[in-house]
Amino acid sequence: MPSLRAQKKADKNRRILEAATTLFRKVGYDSARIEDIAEMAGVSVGTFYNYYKNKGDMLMATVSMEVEEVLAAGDVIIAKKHDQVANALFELIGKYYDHSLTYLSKEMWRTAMSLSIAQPETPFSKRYTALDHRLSKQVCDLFRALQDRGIVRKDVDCSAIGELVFNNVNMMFIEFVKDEDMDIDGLKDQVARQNIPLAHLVSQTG
Amino acid sequence: MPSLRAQKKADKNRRILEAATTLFRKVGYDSARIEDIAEMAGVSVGTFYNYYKNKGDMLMATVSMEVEEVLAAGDVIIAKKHDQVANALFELIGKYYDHSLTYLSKEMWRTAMSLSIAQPETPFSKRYTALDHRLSKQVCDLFRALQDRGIVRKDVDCSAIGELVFNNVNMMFIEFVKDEDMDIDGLKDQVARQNIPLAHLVSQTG
DNA sequence: AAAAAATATTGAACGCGTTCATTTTTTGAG
DNA sequence: CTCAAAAAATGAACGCGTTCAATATTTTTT
Repeated sequence: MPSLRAQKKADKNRRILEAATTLFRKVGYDSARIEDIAEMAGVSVGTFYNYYKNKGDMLMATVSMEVEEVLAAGDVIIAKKHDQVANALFELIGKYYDHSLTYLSKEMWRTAMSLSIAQPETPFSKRYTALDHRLSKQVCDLFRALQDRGIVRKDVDCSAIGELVFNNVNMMFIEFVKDEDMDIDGLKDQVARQNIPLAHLVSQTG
Repeated sequence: MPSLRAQKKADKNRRILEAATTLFRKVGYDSARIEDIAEMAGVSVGTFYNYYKNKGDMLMATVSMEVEEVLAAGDVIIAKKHDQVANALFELIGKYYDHSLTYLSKEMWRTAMSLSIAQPETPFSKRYTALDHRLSKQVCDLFRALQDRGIVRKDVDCSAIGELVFNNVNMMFIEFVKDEDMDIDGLKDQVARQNIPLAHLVSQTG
């Protein structure tokens, strides 16, 4: 049985998260003041800080949800029986990119990335970095799966190539969120262009 | 003949820049307050803002100097007659990394990168991004030079591979500055591991 | 050389994220 | 039901980057 205290806590937590994400999307992260979030949630500023360590922490809940979902979708893609490296790779990368704006705006992504670089010792940054590493590992896993099925050359170091590809995917995503004019199709086209030669080189009997 | 006004201006500009870089290195970027920088430079806070748009702008002078020097050194490396892709590539990348801490600390790099992502419409970010693109282009140029000399396979898209490699180099550098315990040799080792298979794949008669 | 115009300096004030001493609410023991 | 201890809520105050109206200095004009 949840105590009165626990009930109120859960309720406030939900109200604060809801108010924050609503405001972030409506007026942007920077313009959403803690005072406004607190007011919309019906609590005081101090209470906000009782529930969240700081403003940036509010983002991590969303980023985390986003990446967890895309990781699950990625596992499904890896399990498919692709017969070409390029097809498999672009399906995985495409899923990453297509999903990226489901919960987060470009500005929210920029803020999250910016925070994770600026203050690497914070829990925020550590969680963000951990998610990045799981994504990187997933790309490696794709190459390994393709290698096991004889699609990728046996002599290819899947970790090396996977990390290389993921870091490029990630860097291009940074460029994407930095440029409000760039759309996801443009992003995919560029990344495809960069990876086609690589896909060709690592393909069996390529 | 410099007027009295121009003299004073140049002098103050120098004193502010000197005070800022000294303090950034001594106490770190975040802990160096504008008030302190202004005091050390013998001007008021308002005057600081007369010379520099904001705190972040102080970094760009340093970042710019750093990257310009490394670009020049890179051109010299490209002009060399390497006979192996891996050697040439690692010499260029190694130069980037070795030079990186000459003027900037890891914290300063983190701040610069963080700012360039968080506020992409600012002059700061635009300058930073432009420098990044010149570095990326230089890596492409290396592959092209090697291709012209018959070291890299003729059918390789040098822009694609160059961008892929540079984006990985850049992403790994972000990991490096995020981790105070990581040293440049560790960084080089990881990047070498990631790129060796690629170097092998693109090599003529590889 | 004095007055007017142009330019530069100044520091108090502002905005906003964050902190913390105080007050209020909830809990469980007697 | 009472009350003391624990937990939670509060909002005024703080720190620091940034702005701006007022003041001071330099240059130009007459």
